[in-house]
Amino acid sequence: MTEDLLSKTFSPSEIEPKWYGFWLKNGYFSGGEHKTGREYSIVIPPPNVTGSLHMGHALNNTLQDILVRYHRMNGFNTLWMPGMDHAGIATQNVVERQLAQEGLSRNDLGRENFVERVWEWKEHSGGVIINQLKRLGCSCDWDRQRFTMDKGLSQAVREVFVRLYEEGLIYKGDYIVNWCPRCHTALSDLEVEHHETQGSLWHIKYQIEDSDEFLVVATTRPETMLGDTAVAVNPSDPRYSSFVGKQAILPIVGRKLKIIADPIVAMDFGTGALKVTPSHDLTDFELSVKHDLARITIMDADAKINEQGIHFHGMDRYACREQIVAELQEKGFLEKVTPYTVGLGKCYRCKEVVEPLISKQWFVRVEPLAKEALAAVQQGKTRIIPDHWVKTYYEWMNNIRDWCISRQIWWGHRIPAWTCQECGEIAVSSTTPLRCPKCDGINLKRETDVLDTWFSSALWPFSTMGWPEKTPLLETFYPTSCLVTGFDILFFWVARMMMMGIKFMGDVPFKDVYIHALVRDEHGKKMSKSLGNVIDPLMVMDKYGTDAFRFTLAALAAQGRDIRLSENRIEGYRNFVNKLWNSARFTLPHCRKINAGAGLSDFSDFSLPERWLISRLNKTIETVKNAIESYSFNDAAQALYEFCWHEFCDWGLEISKIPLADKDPNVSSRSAAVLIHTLDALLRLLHPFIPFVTEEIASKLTPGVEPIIKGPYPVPDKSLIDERAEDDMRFLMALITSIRNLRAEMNVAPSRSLPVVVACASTGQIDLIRNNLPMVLNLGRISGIDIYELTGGSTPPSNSVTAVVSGARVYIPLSGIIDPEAEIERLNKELQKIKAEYESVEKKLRNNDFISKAKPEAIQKQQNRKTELSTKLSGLQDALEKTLAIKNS
RNA sequence: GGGCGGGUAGCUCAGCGGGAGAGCAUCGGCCUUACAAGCCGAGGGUCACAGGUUCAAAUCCUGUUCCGCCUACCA
Repeated sequence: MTEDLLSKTFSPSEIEPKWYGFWLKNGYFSGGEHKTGREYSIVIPPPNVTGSLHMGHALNNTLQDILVRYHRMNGFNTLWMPGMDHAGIATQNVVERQLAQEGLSRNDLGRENFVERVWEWKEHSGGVIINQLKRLGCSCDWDRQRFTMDKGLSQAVREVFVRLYEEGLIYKGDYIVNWCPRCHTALSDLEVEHHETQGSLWHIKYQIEDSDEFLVVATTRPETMLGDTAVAVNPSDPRYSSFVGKQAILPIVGRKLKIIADPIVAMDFGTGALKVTPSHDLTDFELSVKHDLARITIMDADAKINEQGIHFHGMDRYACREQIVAELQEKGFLEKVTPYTVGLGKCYRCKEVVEPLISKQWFVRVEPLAKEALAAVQQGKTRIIPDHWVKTYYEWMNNIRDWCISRQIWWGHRIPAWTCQECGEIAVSSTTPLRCPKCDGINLKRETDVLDTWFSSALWPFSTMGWPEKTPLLETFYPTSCLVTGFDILFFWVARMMMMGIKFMGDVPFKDVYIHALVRDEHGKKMSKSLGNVIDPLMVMDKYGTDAFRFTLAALAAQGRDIRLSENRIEGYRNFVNKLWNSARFTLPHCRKINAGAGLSDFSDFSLPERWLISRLNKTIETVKNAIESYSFNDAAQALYEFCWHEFCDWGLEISKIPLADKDPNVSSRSAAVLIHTLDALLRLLHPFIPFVTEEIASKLTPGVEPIIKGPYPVPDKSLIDERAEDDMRFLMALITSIRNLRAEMNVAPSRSLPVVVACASTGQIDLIRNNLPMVLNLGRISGIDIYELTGGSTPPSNSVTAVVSGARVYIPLSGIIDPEAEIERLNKELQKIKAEYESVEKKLRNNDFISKAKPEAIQKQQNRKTELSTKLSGLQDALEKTLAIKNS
């Protein structure tokens, strides 16, 4: 056989690149462009061009690859569309940092040169993650790889923008937005992270005009008082009702502020009086709309106080706060300061504290789009799995706010809008307009803002397939079958793809959305409980192999739970891969026993263990199929682990050693055929999870046959499920286990072969043992077995240890070896356990309510248990009495 | 403030109405010619707490408590 399979341990690094290259070269990853009626497609959640593989990616893409390989093997025309997004802010930050090292800013370069520079960066350093995904074994259709800044995708972005604008679903307006003073751009609500921070609540006295009375307001941001234009109280607050309509005087500044009443003001918070700063607070902005209040902006784009800020002009917002508090104090306007925890909004990219600021921005009016996206899920056009996310999705869709899509950066899709310098008309067009559509002027100035990266990501499921062209690819693969993603981008991405897909394709972008857990790690977040250390997927793959890593992720991917990855676990699955490898080392040499291509159907009269193994295999196939199709990756992995190790290897292979050595070629080749059939099926079942090692083994097992990546995937055959064989094997296995158990308990070395006596409860048991004698002898490591029927009147051997299995009594004569004292103790312990169990069953069956109300199957089960336990009990009792007699003799 | 998820063996986690499970760790015995990354055995849990529903609850309901996450205009 093949020499390279002789190595005792599996070496992943030698075969992984070989097979990946082979698959790639032969084009197995590409989807066909003509519809077959059995299509399966997935679009990858595009990683950032700046990104590198972390555990989240590894999990996400492993699961996708499992689905894709599974369906491909099942004969589906399969497409896994890969690509990256341009990550506007993140990428710009990376390149700006580079420039800073050269002592340059982006403004030194100018827009065009800067963008050029970003492209250069992208070509040389961007997208390292793509090779890492290949390393992970991802079977993406790489020839179709897309990038959100591609020509085609950019065209799609323009087209969508123009159409939404023409329908009035995109508008430009002055509005308060989240402004990052460091990135110098607006952020959408979703891009702001809230962190609890210790702050203070300053109570400031605002004097009522023409009186000695004061209205005390409480604020966490005293510096914003420079922009106050009103004070608000709750209309039903008796403390302040007399003030409503009057004027308050803004301390230090001296401006007169209208005192208004609005129910939004919480009476029980702070003093119940709210200072209103429309230009620097979202709620206040909304109040200003409602009550027609003036808006005074007091900060610039750097969050420094502007010329509206009297003598604070030019100060940083925090310096200003200190100064203003000091001045209030000094002048007697500060009533008190109390400690207070505030939820500070920070930029998700750079963690700078976000400043609410009024500016001209572009927005998508999402409500009409959201309605459709909501309905699609309600109507079941798209399923969200696990379904508890449905509620979250509804919640968000129902409370959705307009989406700020303009960003004041240079890297991204520049908004296709031009303002006429003559008449002020705004022209929005997918092609560059030469003249103003209104006044025909030629002096048009293009919008400088670019679009939120998520705007282009929202189009991903169809823009990657060639939209707005009507391509065969779209025709074949849209809507996609499934989207696999983490819940952290449910709103950012999934919801928006739903809206855009329905709007522009007239159909949902995916039939299923599978939302997986998060792997704890990343920004120092605890991953292992003890240390806050991050496990690098690449390190894991180097150390344990890609297959072991993938299998670990799949095995841990239980629905609705976060994954906490431990290296121990990976090591365990590395051992599993090795176990599989070694089972192949055992099986392979037997290939030559059977004719090439011989299958199970070429044999008949299978032995009991053979029928058992095939039956178990088919049940496993069924389990795995159901598990994968319901996204229960962990169940599939577990079933495969269990079958492979504890049934195929522990029993199947061990038992086969006897028939394989049989002189009768019929017997040995039949046994070999069963093993090879099982191993082949197992490799195919496992291939989506551990593609490399399975392909390697399969190539040796059935050389010349098509690589297993092409399938077929095993299908369960109900006719091969043999319950009788499983029952019979269960008895024999229990018998063997009990023999092993007895000898271990008695500390008998495995090398010492012993005789055994079995008193069977039925002739059926006798036959079973007789017919499978070599197996029992071999696996039980016994020299001989004396079998008779329990009711036959034979006396059991004296001086023996005893166990009871399905009514059969197993004796191992150990004269001179056993210590009656120890055996009595052992039997007593066992008796205790069984007795307790028996009593609980007995109690249940004595309960009339149980008998009358429980399901018949449940009652039957308990009755079976009772008889089982009672025979075991009496067997043990007998043994105990005998041993006691020996002791006393 | 609202919502969601979780507290099961020493550790990491499955199970989610009818006999408490896995991997790792621990203990004992084995170089049994595929595998010591292995083989054969063993020990270990009032399933967070308190009530309730049910013939039956780790599993369903209610409350308490402790963690984690998401969300929100209480300044």
